[in-house]
Amino acid sequence: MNSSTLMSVPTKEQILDAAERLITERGIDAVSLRAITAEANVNLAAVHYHFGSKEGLVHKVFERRIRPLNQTRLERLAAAERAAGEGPLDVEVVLRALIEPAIRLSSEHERGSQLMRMCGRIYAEQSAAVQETFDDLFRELVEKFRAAFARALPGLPPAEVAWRVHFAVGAMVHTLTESEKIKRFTDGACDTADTDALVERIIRFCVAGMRAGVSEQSPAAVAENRLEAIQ
Amino acid sequence: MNSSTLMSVPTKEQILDAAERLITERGIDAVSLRAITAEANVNLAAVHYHFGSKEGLVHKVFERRIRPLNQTRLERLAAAERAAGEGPLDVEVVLRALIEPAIRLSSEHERGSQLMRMCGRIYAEQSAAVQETFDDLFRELVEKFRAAFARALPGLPPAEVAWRVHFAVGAMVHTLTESEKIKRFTDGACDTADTDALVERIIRFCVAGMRAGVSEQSPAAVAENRLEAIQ
DNA sequence: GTCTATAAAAGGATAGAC
DNA sequence: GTCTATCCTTTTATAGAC
Repeated sequence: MNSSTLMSVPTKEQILDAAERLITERGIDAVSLRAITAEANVNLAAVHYHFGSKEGLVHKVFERRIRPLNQTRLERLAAAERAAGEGPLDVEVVLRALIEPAIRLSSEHERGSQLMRMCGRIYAEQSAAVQETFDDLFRELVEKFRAAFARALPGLPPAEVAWRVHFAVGAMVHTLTESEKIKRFTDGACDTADTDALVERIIRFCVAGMRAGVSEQSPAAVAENRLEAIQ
Repeated sequence: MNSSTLMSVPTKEQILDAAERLITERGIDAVSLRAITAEANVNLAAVHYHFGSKEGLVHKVFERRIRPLNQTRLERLAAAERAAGEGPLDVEVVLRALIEPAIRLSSEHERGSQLMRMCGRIYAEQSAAVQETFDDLFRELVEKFRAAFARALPGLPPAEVAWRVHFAVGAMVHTLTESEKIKRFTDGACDTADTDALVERIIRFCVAGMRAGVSEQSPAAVAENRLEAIQ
């Protein structure tokens, strides 16, 4: 109940938007509060009034995007588990619940691929403050998905499942953060613009990796996964 | 031909060692030259004498480790191509040439897992200076391996191959940089100490991902890849 | 809630003696 | 090659007027 009912955008949001934009482009340490407040057209002191410190601001920047994203993931996982009932849980469905919201959110969001890089960045940042934010935002997600993958791959030892999830997350994070690299190195032949195709590509890769050596694929699934599906 | 013949370790090496250690732990921006020279027990001005600037130092820190690493990778790839002659090139062999030296180097190197994280870090850093260093060190590697993978997977469109390499590199980089996360989240059940097992795990995952939907696996290879190989 | 002004610290870099 | 001393810039953070 503030006085901004008729204002365009509240200062707090302007700061968050500017910080998100700059941190996404340059990283946390490389962006000063002066750069953020200049970009947001607000006063330097406003940051400390609204967020207490740079650390507090950074925490909110990540939290604002990642909490709803992980909420979506958990809801999709819960829906998949309800649908499966007591029966088997499909690896691909679990993988999609984890990966698809992150990649797809970028094409729905107005700032495009920026958000994709944001979500990946927090995984790569190393400062103690960001680590705490990370643990806070991801612990529940990691535990529930690890359990789901273990259920979907009963033929594998739990440690092997955890490692494979680690590899799949690596593929996803790398895609979220470093996709301008693949564009550059392939002279534009690979682009992230076609979100649908990208989602199918990464899911296909990770499903195969998760199932490696596990003979539970039905012959139908194997056939469906063949070359005609690749463009 | 300097005067350090009888000295323990030349100043230049001490600075590089200290910088590598600290940058690995905290990242480039978070580490000051004062912290580096204190760790190395040398004078602050020595950095500018030997490397010109912080940027010059950082470049050398990465170059010192990554150039020989990539040299090893290219030699293994060349050997594989010689062995293949005019015949088909095996995806797994190419993948091993790319991934195994990076992961294995860590257990041979005295500072253990630090180097692993170093090699991955440069891929995630975003400053313009590091980007140039990256392009300088990786362009040849990327091009030769992409061509080799395309040859090993003739059934796939080149863009699809490039994407899959991107995903595999993501799994590798993530393993090099973030493996303390999996240790933490699994309460130690997953550890990076067993290098042999880790290499086999990640290779198995990536081979399956690279080959997804490609029916070129010989039945023997499929059988060999089954569950009995997983511990 | 927003602003100015300023504190207080830390950073990279360099000059010049030895 | 190495050291001390110092310059200059930038940074986060805060006090206090409005």
